[in-house]
Amino acid sequence: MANPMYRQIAEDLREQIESGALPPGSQLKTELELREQYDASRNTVRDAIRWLTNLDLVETRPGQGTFVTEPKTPFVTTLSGDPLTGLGGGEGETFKAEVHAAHRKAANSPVQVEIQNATEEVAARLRVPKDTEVVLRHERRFIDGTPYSLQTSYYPMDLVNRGAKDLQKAINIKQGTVTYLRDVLGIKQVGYRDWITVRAPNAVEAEFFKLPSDGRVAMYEVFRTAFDGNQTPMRLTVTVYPADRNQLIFNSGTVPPPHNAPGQDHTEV
Amino acid sequence: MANPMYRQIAEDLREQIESGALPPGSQLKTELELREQYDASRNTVRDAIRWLTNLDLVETRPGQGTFVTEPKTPFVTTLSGDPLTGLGGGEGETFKAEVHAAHRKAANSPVQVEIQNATEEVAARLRVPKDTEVVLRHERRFIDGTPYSLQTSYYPMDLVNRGAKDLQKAINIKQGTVTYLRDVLGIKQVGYRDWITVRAPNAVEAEFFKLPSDGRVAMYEVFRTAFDGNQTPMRLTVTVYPADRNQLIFNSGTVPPPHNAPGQDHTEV
DNA sequence: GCAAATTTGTTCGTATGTATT
DNA sequence: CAATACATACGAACAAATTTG
Repeated sequence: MANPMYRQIAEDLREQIESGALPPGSQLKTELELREQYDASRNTVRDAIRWLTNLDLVETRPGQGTFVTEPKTPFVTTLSGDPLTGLGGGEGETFKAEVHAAHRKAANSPVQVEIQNATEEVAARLRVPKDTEVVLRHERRFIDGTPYSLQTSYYPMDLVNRGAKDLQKAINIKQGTVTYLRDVLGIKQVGYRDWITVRAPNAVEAEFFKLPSDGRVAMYEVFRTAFDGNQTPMRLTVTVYPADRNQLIFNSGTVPPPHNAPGQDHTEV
Repeated sequence: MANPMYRQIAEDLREQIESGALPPGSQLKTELELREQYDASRNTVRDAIRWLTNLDLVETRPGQGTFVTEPKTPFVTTLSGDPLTGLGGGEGETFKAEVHAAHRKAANSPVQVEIQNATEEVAARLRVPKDTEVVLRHERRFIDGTPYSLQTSYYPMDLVNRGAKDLQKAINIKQGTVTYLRDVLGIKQVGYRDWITVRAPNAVEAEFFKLPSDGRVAMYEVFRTAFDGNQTPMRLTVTVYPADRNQLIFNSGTVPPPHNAPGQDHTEV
């Protein structure tokens, strides 16, 4: 047996999908029909379909059938922005601007504020001792009604105690927190680092983004540490994006606005 | 049935793994033992293990058993670099510098050169007509003997015709192609855009990186388009990194060198 | 080096549950 | 409510990879 039968069936179906014989959205034959067609057992056919499912080529719907996956329209977030005066890409108002420029509809949940003790990870990135009090500002973002990202910013509680009271109010800070902190405390953001990882979604994320709970769809996790003039972290912003509907851009030096790649939807900040 | 039995078994094992009762690298009970323990069939136990496998919590080795996944030491590539005089991060000699600074051993395959007609994707990003001749320069990269990334750069054939003959020689261009193109043709790179996507590995990549062929491990794909003074693309560099062993950093503005996050291995360019 | 034992991988058949039309 | 289609679960047999004696 060179290749197991379920792989051969999967390859055959895959070719039909990639050749266009089975276009996106179309329905595959039922398991029983495929069982006849390939002279295999139903379990073997299901193994083949599971293989294709893991490759994200098809999706099964109980009671309905198996369908060729329809590619999602990716949204492209430009992470590079003005490090000094404003926010980097993907944050606050720049998110809405970027989405509207792509002729799509942006929405976000009300800001949700919490006070917590820093986890080891947050403490390390903010360079404060573990369990230091931090203010969390959490937001959920949607494009055309579909959830696209989750963002949580962490600020040392110290900033609030020194006068930045609005940080712990559950209100949108219109001018942006960067401008707010400069105006109130004279703290200037001089730069930021974006640290990108990819991992499986946790249960909360799978639920919110309506992802299959088996971790098939990966998440980008972007840790943005922003620094003030003393090269001290002034905040940490963690954003998670499902990789099946998001792409990221970072510009360096002088670059023209991008052409849209085929089938992609994008605009610059 | 609130939750299927295989999920309950999976959750039970998952807790043991996450609590540390089953540490990384340790071996799970065999399928037959688990079948006894949970009073289920072997197939149901296998469904549970498959679930954990998809979450990348365990891996199975035929003839040996099932083992708790050992986390890989991620390598962190800093993609932001000097957009003007040198290369961006992750390219050419900066790759070696970055790896050595992390006290690890870098290696790369000899450069492999080809001439092809641009695919639709390459043509769009280089802003040339489809099927325009382009020179490919391809390299494989290793850290401590493990494959970490694959990089292919595309240059319009026009550059070679205008005198940049070394581009189509299968030799390492010591000073870097950016410096070479400036010296020979006076073409200056003034910036670049990095466009990041995440996707399943193709067959070649799965083979090279020794990834499971079911697309469980995602790949970063970074499209770097570099621009000259006329804001015209002068090259396209496509790099793919397996997401299980790579992380990416972009700096914006003035930022200090990073502290190492827990369990991570990193140094700045 | 080889044979046996162990462990996971593949394939089949069957029955029943759950979601959707 | 019935029909259809995928999901879960059991049992069994043999194949392939690896380790052990």
